[in-house]
Parts: sequence; structure tokens; C-alpha cells
Amino acid sequence: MAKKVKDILAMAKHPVVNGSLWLESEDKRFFGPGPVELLERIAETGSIRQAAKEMRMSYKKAWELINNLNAHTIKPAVIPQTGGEKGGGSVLTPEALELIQYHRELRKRFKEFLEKETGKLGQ
Amino acid sequence: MAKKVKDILAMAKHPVVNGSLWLESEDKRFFGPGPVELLERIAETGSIRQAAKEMRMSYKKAWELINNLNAHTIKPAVIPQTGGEKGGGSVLTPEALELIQYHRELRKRFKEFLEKETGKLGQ
DNA sequence: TTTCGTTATTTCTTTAAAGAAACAACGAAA
DNA sequence: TTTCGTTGTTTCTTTAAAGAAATAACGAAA
Repeated sequence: MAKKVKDILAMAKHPVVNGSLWLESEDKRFFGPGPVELLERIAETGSIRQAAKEMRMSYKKAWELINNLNAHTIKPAVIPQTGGEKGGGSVLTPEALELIQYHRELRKRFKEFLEKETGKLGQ
Repeated sequence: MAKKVKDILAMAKHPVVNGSLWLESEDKRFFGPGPVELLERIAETGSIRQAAKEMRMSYKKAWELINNLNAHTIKPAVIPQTGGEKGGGSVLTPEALELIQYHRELRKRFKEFLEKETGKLGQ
């Protein structure tokens, strides 16, 4: 390139390359940042409702994300239990925990990619 | 990982890692896939309106994208001319052409990243 | 049997994004 | 001076996403 990209751009703070990643199948995404954080919080709280509340997400949307995710996994990612001592709750399957771990590693590699690209803006 | 990620997921066609990239400043994105394609079509057609029409984008949205982009560059990316032989038109500055070229190269590297990550799903 | 809070689901309302339509200003060419 | 299609801008309408609220079913524990 003739000029540095950052010399074309003018802004108070330096520009960065940012982005988003997800898993998709047949052009439909089913596992992105939203579901990941939701699963992590369900693992902590044991409840879809509480996890959604922490994320300021409506229960309906949380349920939809989970339902969509379950439709894409051989075994469901979340096992719900209605009724019981505390009214019920939800637990994650080992497969869901593995998906979380996978996404953490994926995010790490993506972060490195983005930082490398942001560095190139000023070269 | 204990299991292959693809063995956790169940779908007709294989899952892929996909994503989106953009340039942002102070948490506001100003140069992503939409503006890039718009610029490319303005370069071809010499007209914001025609470029937008080809993308089935409203003129208003096209103008907003361009206006937002111009606000982030030292020199405007698009030079409009109202009136004239054909009613007017718009041309890209050399800086805009460089931004387009930069984004092409960025996309290429991102594509490689995504393909590598998709490959890892089945390992 | 009663109580509890959660899951699952529907319906309604609100909000935000997008689009449609209309119109003045513009300036080169005829 | 008239014509032309575009730019720039406003206002209104439509559409889509999101959220709010209400409610039945559930089952362990007291």
C-alpha cells in the first residue's frame, strides 16, 4: 500500500480491527458470543432465569438461544428440570462444557488475529 | 479437548466457523462489509444512487454509511457533485481506493483464518 | 396437601431499525 | 432558459426485533 491506513483515517483515538465469530450451519448461526456467555452463567447459577437476569436478557430470548443450540447438538447442551426443591433449575451437559472450552480457545486465537491486524494499520 | 467439536454437534451439513470484521474507533464501527461493497459499486457506477440500487439498499442508508465514513477520514472518501451533465454523481478519492484495497487484503487473511479454524472442528 | 421458584409458552405492547416518498438545490449541456 | 438525474434532507409509514406480562405444569420438601 502506498500510504499507511491509519494516515488515511482521522479520529481521536486510534482505529482498531474488531470482529465477531460464530459457528454456523447452512447459513444459520447457532453459537456465538450470546449463547456462550449464557451457558457460562447457567453453569454458575444453575438457572436459566437467573443467568438471563444477570445478562439483562429476557427469559424468552435466553430460552430461544438455548432451544436453538439444543437443536444443533446431538445431545442437548442444557438439561432443564421443572419443579423440585427450589422450583427447578438447569444443568449443563459435559458436551456443553466442552463447547464453552472450545469457544474460549477460539476467542483467544481470534484475539491474537485481531491484534496482529490492528498492528498492521500503522505499519 | 476430549471430543471433536463436530462430534458434539449434529447437523445435516458440516458446521463452519464464520465471522465478520470491521474497523472501529471508540467502540463505533465505521468500515465494515456494507460500506466496502458500496464504495466498490460507486467506483463502478459513479453514482451513490445507482450503487445503492444495485445493492437493494435505500439511498438514505447509503448516504448515511458514506457520511459516517467521511467523518472518520482526513480527506472525504467520496466526492459528490450535484447538478451537471447527468444530474451529478460521485467519485472516490485515492484514499477511498486504498481503503478498498486494504479491506480486500484483510478479508483474504480473515478467510484463511476462518478456514483454518473450520478445519480444526474435525480434528 | 401446600408451598416454592423455575421451566415453558402465549399474547400483547413497546421500541428500534428500515424503508418509502416527497422535494428543493444543483450545474452542465442543449 | 429549460431539461435532466443526482445529491441532500425531511417526514411518514412499515416492518422487525425486543421486551413485558401473564399463566400452566412441574416435583421435591415440609
